[in-house]
Amino acid sequence: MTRYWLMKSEPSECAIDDAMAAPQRTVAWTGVRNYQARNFMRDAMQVGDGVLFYHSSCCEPGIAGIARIASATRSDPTQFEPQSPYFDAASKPEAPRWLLLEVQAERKTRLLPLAELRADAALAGLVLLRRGNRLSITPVDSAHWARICLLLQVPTAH
DNA sequence: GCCAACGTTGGC
DNA sequence: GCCAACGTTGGC
Repeated sequence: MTRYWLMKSEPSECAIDDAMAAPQRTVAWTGVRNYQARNFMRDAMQVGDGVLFYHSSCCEPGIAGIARIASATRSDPTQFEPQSPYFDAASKPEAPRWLLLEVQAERKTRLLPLAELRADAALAGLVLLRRGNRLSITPVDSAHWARICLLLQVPTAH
């Protein structure tokens, strides 16, 4: 079972600083609208799993912090909010299509840029780096997790 | 703004 | 179930 994940967040919506400033440093991970990512949350992600907090769609894409999964999944309320960009008219409250879980920030790190990840031979095979990858949640194996912790100079045991 | 790559939709 | 058209992601 995978124990480590990389989760993308647009810093304009929720940056690592926002997560660190939230109550209990915990944020609800709203807005996942991809079935594969949803299924990771529903079927594989467990409380306590390590998370690489990744900034995407911004001027400096890269890993910005370490977090952990802090809850099981529940219905994502934004799917039922017509004014939300994440509104899904086809989803019914009695059968919610989209889920969220809570993510607790552990620490902010230096920004580890995408280019540095790509340049590191030890990170070959990281799902994030696969050609054409767009998934907002990807698994990270323990060797890659350890390597990234080393690059960030943080303890592997988070 | 470009565009490659991928996901979703909908007609058949 | 196929697949063309369209929409989205996300780095550059």
